[in-house]
Amino acid sequence: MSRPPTSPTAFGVTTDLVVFTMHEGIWEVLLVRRSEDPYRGRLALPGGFVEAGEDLEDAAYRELREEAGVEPHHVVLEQLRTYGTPGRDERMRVVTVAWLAFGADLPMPVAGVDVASAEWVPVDSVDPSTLAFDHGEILRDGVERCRAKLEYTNLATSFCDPEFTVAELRQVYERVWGVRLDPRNFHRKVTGVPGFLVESGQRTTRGGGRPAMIYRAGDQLRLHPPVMRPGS
Amino acid sequence: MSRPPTSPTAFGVTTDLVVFTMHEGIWEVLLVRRSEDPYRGRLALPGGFVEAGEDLEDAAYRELREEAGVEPHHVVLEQLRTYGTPGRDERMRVVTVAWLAFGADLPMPVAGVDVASAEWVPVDSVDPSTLAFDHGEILRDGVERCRAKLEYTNLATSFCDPEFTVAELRQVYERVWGVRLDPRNFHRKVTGVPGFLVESGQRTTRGGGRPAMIYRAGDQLRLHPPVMRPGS
DNA sequence: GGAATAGTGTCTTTCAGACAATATCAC
DNA sequence: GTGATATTGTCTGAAAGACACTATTCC
Repeated sequence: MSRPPTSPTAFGVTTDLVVFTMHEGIWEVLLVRRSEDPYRGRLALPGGFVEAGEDLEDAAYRELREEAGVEPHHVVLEQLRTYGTPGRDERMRVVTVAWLAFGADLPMPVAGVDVASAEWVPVDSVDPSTLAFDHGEILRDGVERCRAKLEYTNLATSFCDPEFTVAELRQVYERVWGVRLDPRNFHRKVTGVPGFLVESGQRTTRGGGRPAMIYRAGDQLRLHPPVMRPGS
Repeated sequence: MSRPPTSPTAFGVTTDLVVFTMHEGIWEVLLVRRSEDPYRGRLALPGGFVEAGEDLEDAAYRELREEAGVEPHHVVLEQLRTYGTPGRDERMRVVTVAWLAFGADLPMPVAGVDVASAEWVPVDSVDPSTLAFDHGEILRDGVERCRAKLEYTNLATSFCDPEFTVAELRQVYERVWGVRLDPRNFHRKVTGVPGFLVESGQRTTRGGGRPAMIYRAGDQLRLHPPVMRPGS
């Protein structure tokens, strides 16, 4: 076995997670309060170092479990982007692979070793510029990716329980995009995409109003035609 | 300054490039023939180790210049994805940040230190499973990203010279998607998106047929409505 | 004129958006 | 019944796709 052709620099590699959920109709992101320097006391994204022999995706799932108490089958995980500007971590040269995770009404997180507290924070109430490291930039990218993918994928169903109504699905779009959508057009739209929603045959039993049909996510991952965000 | 809370593993970090161009109407990708083990003699994506103190994007531009002879202002660069499965490089634990680069009729590359030869290869003629490392997977992801971004961004103009005709732009779509598009509908479509194309006032002087208006790319980065790929 | 390519007009269908009307529950 | 929510229907305008037609060049 030959040596690498150049003498490579040693990097630390971390995983940072932008974990989104929908809790009581509020779009929330998981943030941790750092208990160690640097940025002690500041809010940050959950994450940590990738271990030797560990796949990047596995590291993301491990951090999800350790710092957020979230099991893999509760979320959809997707790579966001990699951030590695020199100096982004003053301790050493660190490259971080950021991931997006989406889940329905995820549980309250528990404190971890590096983390004084972990909490769900409404996305709209976060000031990205106050986050540790470059996590504000990562969060902004994650928010934009999330909003964009609602348009042309079934991502919104990841924010819903396995069985959901069209109104619950619509609320995901409304809260993430920060808009109001016409319930009648939205209903016709999403039920009209073949394979996107599957009728369960059940109906809601709930106070006030006609009971709604309960659906499950279908096998259609991409939405054609897409659900368009108002304003282009 | 405190120590990192855990003892991080040391990683090598590399940059790999999926460089696309359009040469004489053929959609091509830049590949290099490896002159060193592992995978000596196999085709691979150009790339190399990120240096100490070097930003990830700067490393991509440096590799572009060193291995492809491409200057930064000739291409549009965009991060694709990061690949870091253990064992993907037998020499050491290596995480690679893959980038997409797009340019119009890029120059013939020159051989580099690790590279016996570099060459433009028609994308359709590449068998991804024959590439070194996991570069086949990276190429497949790059191809799909490129095809998808034609729909809703001005990416296609990156494959054209600064001044181009609608027919040249249409050819980019046709070759990358592998389809035929109706010239008349395509013309009406792209000239109808405000800010996408800017008339230069010039016309082509060329044998056969009515001269075509010459356009420049406008400042509109996103296409609304998108140019749809035939077949959903 | 004929061949070739550029560009416009017209028709049909699909779909988004506005909103009226109907359905089915709790009370 | 009233109030609330779900679901369907109807209309209008925008735009995609098919394709006839006109425009301007070279030969």
